[in-house]
Amino acid sequence: MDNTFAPPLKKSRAKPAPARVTIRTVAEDAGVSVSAVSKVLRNAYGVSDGLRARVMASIEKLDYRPSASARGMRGQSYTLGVLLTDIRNVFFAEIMEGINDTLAPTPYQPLLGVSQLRRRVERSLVDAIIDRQMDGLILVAPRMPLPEIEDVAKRLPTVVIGSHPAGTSRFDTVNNDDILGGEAVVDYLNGLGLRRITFFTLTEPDDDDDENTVMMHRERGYVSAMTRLGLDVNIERAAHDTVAEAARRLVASKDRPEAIFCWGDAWALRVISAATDLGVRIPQDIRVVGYDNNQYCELAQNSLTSVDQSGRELGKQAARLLIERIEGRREPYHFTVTPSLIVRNSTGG
Amino acid sequence: MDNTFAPPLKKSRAKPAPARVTIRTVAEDAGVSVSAVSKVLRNAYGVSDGLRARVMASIEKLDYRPSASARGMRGQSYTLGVLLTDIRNVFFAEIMEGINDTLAPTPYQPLLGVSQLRRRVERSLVDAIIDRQMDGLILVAPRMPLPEIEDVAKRLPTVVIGSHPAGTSRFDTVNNDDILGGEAVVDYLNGLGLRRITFFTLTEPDDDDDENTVMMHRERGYVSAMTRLGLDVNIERAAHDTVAEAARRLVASKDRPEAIFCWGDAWALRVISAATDLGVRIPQDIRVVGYDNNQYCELAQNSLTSVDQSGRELGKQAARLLIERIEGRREPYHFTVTPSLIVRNSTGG
DNA sequence: TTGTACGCGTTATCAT
DNA sequence: ATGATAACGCGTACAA
Repeated sequence: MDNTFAPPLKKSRAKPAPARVTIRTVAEDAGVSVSAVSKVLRNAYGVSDGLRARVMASIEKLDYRPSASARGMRGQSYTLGVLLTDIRNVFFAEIMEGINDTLAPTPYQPLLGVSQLRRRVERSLVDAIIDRQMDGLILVAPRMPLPEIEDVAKRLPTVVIGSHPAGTSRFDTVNNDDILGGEAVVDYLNGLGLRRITFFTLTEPDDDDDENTVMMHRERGYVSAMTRLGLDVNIERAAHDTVAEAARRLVASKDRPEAIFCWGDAWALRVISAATDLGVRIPQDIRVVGYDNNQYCELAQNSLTSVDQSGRELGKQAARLLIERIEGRREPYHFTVTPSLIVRNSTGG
Repeated sequence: MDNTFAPPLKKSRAKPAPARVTIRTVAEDAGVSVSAVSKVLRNAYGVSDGLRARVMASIEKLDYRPSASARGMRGQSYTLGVLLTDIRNVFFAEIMEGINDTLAPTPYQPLLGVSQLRRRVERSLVDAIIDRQMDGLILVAPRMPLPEIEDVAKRLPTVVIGSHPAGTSRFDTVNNDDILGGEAVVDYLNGLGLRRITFFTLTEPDDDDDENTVMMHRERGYVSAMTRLGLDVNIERAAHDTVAEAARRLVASKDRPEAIFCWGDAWALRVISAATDLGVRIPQDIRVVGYDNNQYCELAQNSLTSVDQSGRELGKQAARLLIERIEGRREPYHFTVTPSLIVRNSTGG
């Protein structure tokens, strides 16, 4: 549904009218003009030290805070939208921490919207962010088609994390090299003498042959390495709500693969669960590899070999690029980190 | 740092001035007055069907969207702040989903701030939310002292999830009965014939003898049941960044307890990790219990017995209560769900 | 260096 | 039923 428009309020909130402290209150208290206060607030030129001191004192004393709404109307709102598509994915938490790190010493406040993997929600969230005059937007692993992202980027500075849109120039991207990561996993497993390696990934919705997702790039890396090594490509797909069953089937099957390379850690943990449940030993009977190296990989009961990409670093870079864009940069920048394989017991490491 | 005030922009963003569609544009296009459009937007009284239809058509045609900033200046911003203290805690993701569920068919948009367990950040986030004229606030497991929360609640409608402030009346709360949950765990373990049960929880900062946290209530439940059963109380404390070591020490110790009851699932998973690593068998050598019943509990490698409280339900109720408050309710409401123990293999279940 | 006045997009009051 | 208009708090020309 469209949340844009408002129903009437049954009862209007009681307003005790506590005489809000505005820029005017401060000006009067400090005995100066409003514009003087405004200048102090924005570190603009043309304010004497004495004046500045007086104003600051009044601000402190009155506990004045500028209204973001009013600011938003005139120009910047000092708010940045972050669109998280899947808050259950703990890897995204690290990204968020990186964003917070970079933004902490700036006047920009990041605010999150959560779309729960729902395309419709994703779109309406972007609208909500635009409606709120936010100064910029960070998209984390968006499911929106490229043209739509470009539309959005036309309206406000945008940085995308975790998507590989080919040849776009309207926004910045921050990624790890998912193709390289996919290849690295296959090469490593093959180095262990393994040949029957299955890639376990997400089924895309029919209407969505999206080549830009990280899943797809990891898959491409897998396919490319397997092909190069002369091995048979084997890809197993499942939807989000059927991962457990699919993992079980995969592990229990007669011609069980020697190794399962999962598009992400969450899926790998499900595979470990299925194996544990069925009494299939890891790594003796089957090896499991994940991607993202999230916080659960190192728990001994998982001890999951995974591809590390520093989420924190991705978040930091995204925030940095976004601020650059807000401050006027127009040329696109695409930041890439090189992933590294972290070997643990799930592959005998 | 205080992020309230702004530094000057090095370069001002180029403004191609794409002639923004405002309420006025719509009014002109539809051939009516601005107030007419406004009324249509707010479903206010005094609009004929014909006028409404014309206005709606224009809105559609022009793809008009109201400016949240402008709305915020006059009254409601239709934005609700959600303050998450720990985005790594996957249980909170469920709460968020519940909030989204309830809010989806309303015009209110939830936006998250993440404080990463840092008190200072928590406070400045609340300020940021107030500055942005948000209509309401949901605090999830806040670390702020009660008086501060009450201060905040004076400024905007507030609902708190996951905290048990005694005898407060300025805001609503939504919780499960943590004391009951704590007792239930002890009773269950004792019913298994166990007597040496340790509670593994968070060290509070010195200045923070906060009786309101969920940890503390779970602890009280533990203590009360242990005492009632005539068993020795044994509490182990650790800080967030030393959980792994503490868990290891606990599991490796000579007088290892028969069972470890952890304040939350994340800690229980660490205990399982330590046990796995040290070759201590679960549940034969030691039993482990968590709290929250998060999504990782049911993975076979964890198979963690845990206390279930539906995060989704908590989120739904919180959102519902908040809207009621925004619409005028003044009497406080305290919602409580009864937790239930989910028995799994970590206790031999 | 300081002050005045206007506009940003919306809501709400008051006429018509 | 409809429309004119005064706020809301801030930024910014422009005037002093």
